[in-house]
Amino acid sequence: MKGVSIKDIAKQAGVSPTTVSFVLNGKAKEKRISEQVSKKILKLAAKLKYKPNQLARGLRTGKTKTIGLIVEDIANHFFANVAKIVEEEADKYGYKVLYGSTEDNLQKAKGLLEVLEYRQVDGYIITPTVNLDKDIEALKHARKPMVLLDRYLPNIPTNYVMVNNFQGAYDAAEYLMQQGFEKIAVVTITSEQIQMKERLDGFLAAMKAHRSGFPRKMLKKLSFAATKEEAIEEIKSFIKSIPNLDAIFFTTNYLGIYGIEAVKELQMQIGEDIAFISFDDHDLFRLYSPGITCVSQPIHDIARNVIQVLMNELNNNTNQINQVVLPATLLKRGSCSKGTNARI
Amino acid sequence: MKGVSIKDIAKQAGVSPTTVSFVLNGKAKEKRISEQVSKKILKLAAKLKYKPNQLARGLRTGKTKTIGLIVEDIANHFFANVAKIVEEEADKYGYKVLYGSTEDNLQKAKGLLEVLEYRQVDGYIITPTVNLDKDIEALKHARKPMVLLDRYLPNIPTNYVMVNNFQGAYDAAEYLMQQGFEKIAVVTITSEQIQMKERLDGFLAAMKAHRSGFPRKMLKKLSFAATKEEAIEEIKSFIKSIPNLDAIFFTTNYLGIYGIEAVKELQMQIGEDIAFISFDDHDLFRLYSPGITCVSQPIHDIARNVIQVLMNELNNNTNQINQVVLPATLLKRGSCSKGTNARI
DNA sequence: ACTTATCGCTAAATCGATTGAGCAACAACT
DNA sequence: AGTTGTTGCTCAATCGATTTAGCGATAAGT
Repeated sequence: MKGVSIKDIAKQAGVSPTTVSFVLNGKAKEKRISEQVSKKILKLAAKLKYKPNQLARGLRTGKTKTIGLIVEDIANHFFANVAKIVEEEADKYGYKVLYGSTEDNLQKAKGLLEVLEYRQVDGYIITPTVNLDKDIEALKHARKPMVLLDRYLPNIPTNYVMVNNFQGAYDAAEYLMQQGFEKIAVVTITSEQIQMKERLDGFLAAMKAHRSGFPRKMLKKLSFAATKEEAIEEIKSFIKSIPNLDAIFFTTNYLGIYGIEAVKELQMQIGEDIAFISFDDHDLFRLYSPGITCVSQPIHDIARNVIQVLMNELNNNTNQINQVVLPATLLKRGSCSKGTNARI
Repeated sequence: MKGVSIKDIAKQAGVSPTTVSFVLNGKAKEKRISEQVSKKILKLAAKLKYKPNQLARGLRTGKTKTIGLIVEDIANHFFANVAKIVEEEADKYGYKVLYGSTEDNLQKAKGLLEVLEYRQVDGYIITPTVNLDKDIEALKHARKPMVLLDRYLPNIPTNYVMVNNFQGAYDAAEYLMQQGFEKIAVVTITSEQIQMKERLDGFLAAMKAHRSGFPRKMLKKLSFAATKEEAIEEIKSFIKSIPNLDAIFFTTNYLGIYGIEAVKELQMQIGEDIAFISFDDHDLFRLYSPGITCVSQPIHDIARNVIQVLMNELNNNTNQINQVVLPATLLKRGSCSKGTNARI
């Protein structure tokens, strides 16, 4: 029940707790503890299976060896995968992860930040919601180690790791045009999330680079708060509202999934009646018939970089800012073949 | 940087830290602290935004208000969704969640348990791997609040929350027979996970109830450790090895996903050439053409029950054991319609 | 012989909250 | 007056590890 403490070891070794602490923290040399005593202590610690009490240590040192992970939705394919690798990588450095989902809700995000501060996490990995600026600023001001994930706040220079959203969307749009599609629509969300904005910008930039312009009516913005059913209905009427629509781009995975449902309900065939690209990959996109072309994010790289940057902050408290932008990859699948029967 | 401590409040209020502690813990009445002093302290605490230091509190009380969540794979649709709701529900009780994935690897599971003990979590939610019995037994012996998730250990009476795997699989098999399929195969994993065994048992029981028996060659066991590619190849040759195969059941979602890939690579059409059912639901199953019939687990209920049971343990330390078995639902989709063109 | 240095280790304070024991002041009662 | 009770609060120990300051003993230097 009760654990073995440093005192128990001290008593059995016939030395003081101080000495035990020095030895167990690898400061034997530095503190000039004799070999004999060192060995005796190490042996005893192993024998008694001593595990330092993290609370006591944390109380004294102010470090909890815990990091907070705030994502938009841990159940989302992208974030769940990031969370998995973040946990694995953090573990290598002796850190554990506390997580929470914001649902893109500012209040939830604030709540999570508060709880994590309260819990004295050593560092933060944050997928910021819109308007979280002040809170992030406060963290930054308090010099808390922190990395933003998936998106950043344009007005606040911080560490972040994300994908090149502009380029990813640009490539997608360009590809659609190369494939010969004429009427290309885009579906995004109303929320002012920067990564969504950049995806839209990338898309529009490609359109403008190759076409005379992009009519506003080819752009649909859905509210994040809408229910799944509402969203699907909106997408359906959007699609119906555009005569001769032949391609459509969705700026994130859950929109793409809604999009598939909408198209299906409209009795249209992806790859035949309409070309289809979504940002983010998903099992569904890979295995759908035809496969759904997507802009894939390098999830492993993202997660590893996040931990790398955070550990860097945690250890060397340099003032240097790390902003990592990784390339997104266009995975070409059947959904964008023109006119032919794309089912493979 | 440094937080407001109970001493700061005490000093400003002109009372002792003890008094402040009593008031802030709602023991003002019990400890007969006057109204005036109480109010003054509460006001000050609010004004100074006092946040009790969890480490100090934990060190003294032995409670961390943290629970450990061990799943097989946090990136898996089922576990990711459970994790999300577990976090939300735990939050309502003031608990935070530390998580980790076992990958169904005994050593990883042991490692996670060790770290969580070390971190002094108050309670455990565990998806046990095979052979984790001793460690679970030890936790139980130490009277640690604990709930098993998704599966249980037959030799150890503990709390658990899971779905009725036998019934779910039974229903699936029975449904396939009712639909008129003759040659029905099943794919599961070699691992001795109890929930997998029960799914297989349920399947076999239904077969035996309606048929003369079940030939061993219609059953395929895949190693959990196999790579995705290997698994798909094995499924392909399994399918090819059975002449006139007309239906197939997969005992878990990732197997079902492999199965879809395998069938696709064999140029067969689900719902036309072969009927298809998988345990667990997934976006892919819902949206595939045709929709994949599946045995769906009530994820919300599972997660809520898990927290309920755990909180019960945490608060009243009764010796009562809670074993919750929730019904699984067969979601009928196009993948099992016989002979007709099932694409919708 | 006397100062200074080095070695090997320890005492005690500290982190912040909790809690059992107990104290001063006054009231009530015999 | 003396005992007992009540009220309203405080003292000080405690949880377990870390860390600063420093002590006694021996060795080295002058």
